[in-house]
Amino acid sequence: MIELGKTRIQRKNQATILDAALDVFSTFGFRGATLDLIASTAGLSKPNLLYYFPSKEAIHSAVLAELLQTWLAPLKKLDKDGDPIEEIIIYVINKLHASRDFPRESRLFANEIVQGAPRIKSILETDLRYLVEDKVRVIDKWIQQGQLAKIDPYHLIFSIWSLTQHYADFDVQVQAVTGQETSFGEAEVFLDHLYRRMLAP
Amino acid sequence: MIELGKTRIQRKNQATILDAALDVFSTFGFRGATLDLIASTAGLSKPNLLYYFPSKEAIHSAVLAELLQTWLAPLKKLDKDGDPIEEIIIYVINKLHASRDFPRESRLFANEIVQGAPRIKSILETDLRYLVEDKVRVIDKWIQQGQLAKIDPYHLIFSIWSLTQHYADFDVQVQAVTGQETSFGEAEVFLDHLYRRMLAP
DNA sequence: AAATGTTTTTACCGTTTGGTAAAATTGACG
DNA sequence: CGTCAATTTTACCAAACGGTAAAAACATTT
Repeated sequence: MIELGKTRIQRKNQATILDAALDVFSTFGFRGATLDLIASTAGLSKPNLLYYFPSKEAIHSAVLAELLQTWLAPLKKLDKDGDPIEEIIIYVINKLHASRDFPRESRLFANEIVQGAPRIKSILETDLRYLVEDKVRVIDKWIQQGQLAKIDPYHLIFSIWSLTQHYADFDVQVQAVTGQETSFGEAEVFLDHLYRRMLAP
Repeated sequence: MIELGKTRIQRKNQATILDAALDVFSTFGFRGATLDLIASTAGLSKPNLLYYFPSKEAIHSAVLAELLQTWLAPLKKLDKDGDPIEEIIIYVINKLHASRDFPRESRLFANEIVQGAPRIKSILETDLRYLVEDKVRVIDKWIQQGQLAKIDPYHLIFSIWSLTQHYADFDVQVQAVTGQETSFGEAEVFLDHLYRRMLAP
């Protein structure tokens, strides 16, 4: 999706810029981020940065495009031929690990959605929607076969997004309330209990 | 908390400004919001707006202070002498209704937390933390008395925040994926099932 | 109606911001 | 080495932004 440049310098600088932009956009949001800050984080001058990307919007789009791949991958892996409860638990844990390992991506995504998703709404309404529809059919079939409790598959998926991304997006609140570094181990135990209990037929 | 002015005009205009500011801040975040936009939303000129509040920061603080009362109220009502599961279910439903009835407040809060809570971190580390500690003790007692399943009370509370606020904060995503207006009725059924199943001793 | 206090408008100001022009520098390669 | 293209720097600009000064308009009280 990201068109990497031809030369070695281009490849290196574009990667550096996207990483710096992820840092800055995820911390300050689109409007709060400045080109100067992204440039200095990347160790470049602002005009130099604009030599690689035509505008602030273009950088933001490039970061979002990269992120969306990482972000939607776990759901794609949900296997209709696997064991229903185990498949869902695996999805939950994968998503939790994604929050732990890619918190910047999660926060940037959250920033975008909370502010009305002006730049990715169309992707949500097409790609994401079709993917979810597909998986909802799988879950519905499992329910009809009596392998899962009778729950709304859409809300099940929303609950997984919500519960796992919370540990990345609201990390500062979790830490403020517990007074400790966020324990993903505890979270894993909790979510395992929650979903096994709730999904048992 | 908000010092309302003495005169009728002051009271009216301050209320109008805070409502407009909630609109704008919750949609664009602190940095994305402009005084001009808040002023025009409130039907005032920018200098007129600054006649009532000394700065953009002051407006933001006033809105946040008002919001925090609304936002933390439901948890305070959790009654140690009530039936454990019913008390928690009531809390969940109250919080869900708060998301339905005050989505702007929820989104402004989310905006603030996702970006590291620079302006309310100290409140989270004191007021919110003590309130949660208090309720965690109550829940722990219920667990020890065998009235609830053995779960981590902190993560239980986080899960409630996460699942309920999701319907306000990520509403645009929920609507994009389902293609419909968010159904809080469905959400209520789902969350009722989830928490009864997971909390049963 | 005069006098006083309150509210609103007009006209600004300095800074920050996204972005550009063009020259200077560096790298690739025969 | 010399040449041409790729990269970086310097010096800017116009618009947007938060905020101010001061005068004009309005309300209230006596």
